[in-house]
Amino acid sequence: MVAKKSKLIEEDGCQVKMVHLNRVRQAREDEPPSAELGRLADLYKAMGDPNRLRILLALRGGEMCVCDLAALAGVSDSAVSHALRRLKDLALVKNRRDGQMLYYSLDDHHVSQLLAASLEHLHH
Amino acid sequence: MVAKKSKLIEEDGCQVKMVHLNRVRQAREDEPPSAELGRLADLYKAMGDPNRLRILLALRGGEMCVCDLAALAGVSDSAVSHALRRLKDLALVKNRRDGQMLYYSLDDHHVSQLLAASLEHLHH
DNA sequence: TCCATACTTGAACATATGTTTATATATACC
DNA sequence: GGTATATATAAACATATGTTCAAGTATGGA
Repeated sequence: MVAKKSKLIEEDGCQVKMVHLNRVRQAREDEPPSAELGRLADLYKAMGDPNRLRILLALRGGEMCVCDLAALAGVSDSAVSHALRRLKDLALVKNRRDGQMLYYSLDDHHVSQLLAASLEHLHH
Repeated sequence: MVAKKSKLIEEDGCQVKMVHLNRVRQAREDEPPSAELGRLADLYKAMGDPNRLRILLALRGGEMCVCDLAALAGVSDSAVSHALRRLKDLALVKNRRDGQMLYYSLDDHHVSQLLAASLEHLHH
């Protein structure tokens, strides 16, 4: 790094303070498209709720029905159903009907791999 | 899966509806300790904000100072500073002072690996 | 010592979020 | 058909969250 003083740069009609112009340019180029960044943020946000995360972790061991997940998490069926809908919208889980019950499971292997990677990170 | 009818089980003084008792038991055994689950949720929650995520992704390319990150994300220095503090508390980033400026960078390799794994997940 | 720069911090405020409650749907069984 | 079970959904509410604004700290230079 060389620059020592910030410069005011004209951007989108307003002045922006910036020190390392080239570094910022590079970061902008390397940045994923904004839609992708948004989807990634949504993914993390969904996993950032303890109950939803508990559900995902539990499903690593195989499919479970709604009321079992409710019993596991210690919350109402309704709360779990809301959580599952969100996870399903993000393609983190899928379900299968058997009679009156819906069995939920992780949508694909990537999800459990992601969880495994994160748990490993926790253990430094 | 065999069970077809739910049973009311006494738990912690209240009745819980549950179908597959053994499956729930197994999920409970496999569950990480609650403190760890909480930390993991906090980690995801922190990464679930578009601006904080943008910062983390940008830092994959090397250290950056606060005002450059502000310019990149298009928010105020203050907002970035708040974001960075949170990321620092979670040991996702660290900083180094050089004169008046603080240069932030990813705390260790695990962080960029985690981001890489997630981006890969997005591309199915 | 005084001022400018780079960044941090705390309070305030508007928005987002998760859970509850009540109602609705879908399937099974009689 | 009628009732019970399993789950879904919508509105409402209380809490959590992120940004802004204003003031504070730290470093560097005149």
